[in-house]
Amino acid sequence: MLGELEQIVLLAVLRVGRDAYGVPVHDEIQTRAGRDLTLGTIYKTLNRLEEKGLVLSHVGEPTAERGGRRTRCYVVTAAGKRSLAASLKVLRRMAAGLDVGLEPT
Amino acid sequence: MLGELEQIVLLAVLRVGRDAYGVPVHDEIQTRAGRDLTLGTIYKTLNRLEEKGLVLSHVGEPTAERGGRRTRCYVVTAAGKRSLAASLKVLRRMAAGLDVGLEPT
DNA sequence: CCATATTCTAGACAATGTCTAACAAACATC
DNA sequence: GATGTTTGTTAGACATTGTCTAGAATATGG
Repeated sequence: MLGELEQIVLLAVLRVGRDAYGVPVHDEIQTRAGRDLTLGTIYKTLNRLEEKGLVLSHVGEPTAERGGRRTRCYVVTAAGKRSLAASLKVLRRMAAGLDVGLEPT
Repeated sequence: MLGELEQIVLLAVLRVGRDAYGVPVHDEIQTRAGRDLTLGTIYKTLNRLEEKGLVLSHVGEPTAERGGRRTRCYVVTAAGKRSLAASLKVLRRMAAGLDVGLEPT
């Protein structure tokens, strides 16, 4: 089963799309989910997701920024999408009909 | 932050409504979420949720069944509902626009 | 080359997920 | 009214996930 953070990270990788490496994923989570995590937390989670075959990584080009090492970019695998969909489906089914978490804001 | 199972258990308690003790909660999760957990897992999670003030329990009447000890019935507190709503909102926001399965039915 | 900025890795520890085994209390019955 | 059977709960152990800090690697600019 996917943990809560794993779900969020998978979603963030999907949202970022191309060049989804640590920093953009971290920023997406910070902005969208309002969750203040360290980069280390993101990397650890991405590593674990990769071990489980739910994402795949490849080394990318260095950013054109000031400095820094090569980026490691992630893509969600088919298995990752299936796993994520399954988790979200369970929540949707469990929440269906209850007026919890369905209110906008 | 709520773990994945914690969210599911909270939702199950809400679904069951009156007399939400271990067994019905377990059954609801089994049926609705298709997840095969032991009763021990449910109880442990309920205990932890109570320690965090997200559910409240009271000892209920014994079932009129064959035998059995008194039931401990759970209710989701206001804090529990808030916490749950917050978690689900994050997921909804993260999933919004992606074709991955948390969009309203 | 050396300093510095950026990204990634590793190791530690806390919280959550999960099971098995054991304990407790009601009922039926004899 | 002792006792065994049934149903429900608790406790303890271990695996997985969540999270941080500290440090290593690799670019670029002077």
